Amino acid sequence: METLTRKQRELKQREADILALSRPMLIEGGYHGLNMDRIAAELEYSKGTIYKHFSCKEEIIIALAIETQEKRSEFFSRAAAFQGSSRERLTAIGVACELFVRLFPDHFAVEQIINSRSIWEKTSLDRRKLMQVAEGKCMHMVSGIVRDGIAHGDVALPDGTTPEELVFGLWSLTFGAYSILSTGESLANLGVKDPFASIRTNVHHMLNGIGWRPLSTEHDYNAVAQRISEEIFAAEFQLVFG
Amino acid sequence: METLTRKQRELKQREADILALSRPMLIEGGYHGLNMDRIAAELEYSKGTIYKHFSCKEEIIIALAIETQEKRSEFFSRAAAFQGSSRERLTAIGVACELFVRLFPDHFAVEQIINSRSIWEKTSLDRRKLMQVAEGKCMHMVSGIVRDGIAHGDVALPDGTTPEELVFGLWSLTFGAYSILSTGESLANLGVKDPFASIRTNVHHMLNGIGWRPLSTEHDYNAVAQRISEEIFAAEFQLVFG
DNA sequence: GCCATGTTTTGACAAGTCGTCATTTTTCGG
DNA sequence: CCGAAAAATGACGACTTGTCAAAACATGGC
Repeated sequence: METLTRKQRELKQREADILALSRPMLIEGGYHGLNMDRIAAELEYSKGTIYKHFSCKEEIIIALAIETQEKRSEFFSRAAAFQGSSRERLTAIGVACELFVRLFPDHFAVEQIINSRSIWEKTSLDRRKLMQVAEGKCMHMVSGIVRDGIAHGDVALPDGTTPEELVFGLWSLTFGAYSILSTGESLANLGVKDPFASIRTNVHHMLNGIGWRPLSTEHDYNAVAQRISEEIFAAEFQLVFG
Repeated sequence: METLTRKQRELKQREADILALSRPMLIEGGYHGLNMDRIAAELEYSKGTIYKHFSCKEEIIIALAIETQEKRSEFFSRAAAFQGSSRERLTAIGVACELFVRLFPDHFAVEQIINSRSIWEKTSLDRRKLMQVAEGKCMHMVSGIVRDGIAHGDVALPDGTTPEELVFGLWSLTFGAYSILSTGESLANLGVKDPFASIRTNVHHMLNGIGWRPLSTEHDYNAVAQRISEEIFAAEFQLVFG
């Protein structure tokens, strides 16, 4: 029993080592920066051993993406627990999102890489399932807040609109913005001096447009966001803005 | 003169041939599907000749992306010329966008591929400039409509907000949505049955939120979109929905 | 301590790709 | 038809990925 567990722990540890080494490699040089020979050399294992853990490069990448999604889940779950109105709790999710990309730009970069058909297609079904579960967890936390808001009478969706469709909009807006942001050096030249502020503003437009009370014109969500940062993400906030 | 022009035309033609062959290769197998040896073999030129035109794979990719952006520009410029209120003209841009991705999913796929740091970085400054110019052209057409709307009193931006920041929001929302859409098979399971309709709705929420008159609750923009499809994009509309 | 058996690790190898560049072929004015 | 300049060629070096037969190692019975 004890020996078996030890062996398994060793395997687990090695897997973690591989991933820990892989992440900076992948960030640094994209798909090509991730080099199986180099991983083997630097960890002083043979290539065959690395391939015992991950049957191809893509499997390492999706494993990294799953780690990322889990870390994000953790942020989201802390945010969703914020005590406040439904829209304040959604604001908390927004804070979590922004803090997450600012604190771990690497994690977001991995998400963009896995978001490519030709890479995604080479991953195993097992890990794809894991990934979808992790993604669903985030989505459900947010749509849960939307449902709470509806139940509480803070917001009413137009006929035939599901909470998920609204969440899809928020998700698209933030994901798209971060994507553009992470590659487009040209945004500043084009007249967007503070992209993160822009994103927040645009999210508020969207929520105001759907009539989620209290509107951002009736309530100071900036102050709320400040409080959320201090109360829930104190340490992380320090790291980014300290 | 005549001979020089003929030679140049031949070069131009060959370049076009390379790109035409490259596009499906790139779409089919992503970055790896694009194979310089195969391009040379299929066009019956030597590899060296291919490399005379494009100094590396990434240069082919960005050239394809520039073609894409120019095609989109063309769609946008037709849309922007629609006769109607400022928000109706913006609706026309939305129609152009949607039609564009539905008609040419390949083009959008190329945009996603070039939107990766490790590929972008290997491209030449010359082509990067071209790309940014083409991107700027689209952006300016849209921000022009926003300015028209402001001048006409249809919409007022909050203090300190530039038209570009609003356009950034619209761009993020649509780009993000199409990105998620193009890789996530899971959207349907998550409760978003008609993603394109969702995108349109979410855009309207955003514009309503900023108070762009007439609001989508006061005016039937679906009917307008229908008219735009028929008047401006008749042929394209036929192809997608016929 | 020692052998037999099953498991893990190893690294040489096959297959494939990119980008180069010395050599060959083509072009074209005189 | 010649000879110089321009263009095209493809063998080559350097590097990757993923495989697999062989070697090293662990384990348990005696």
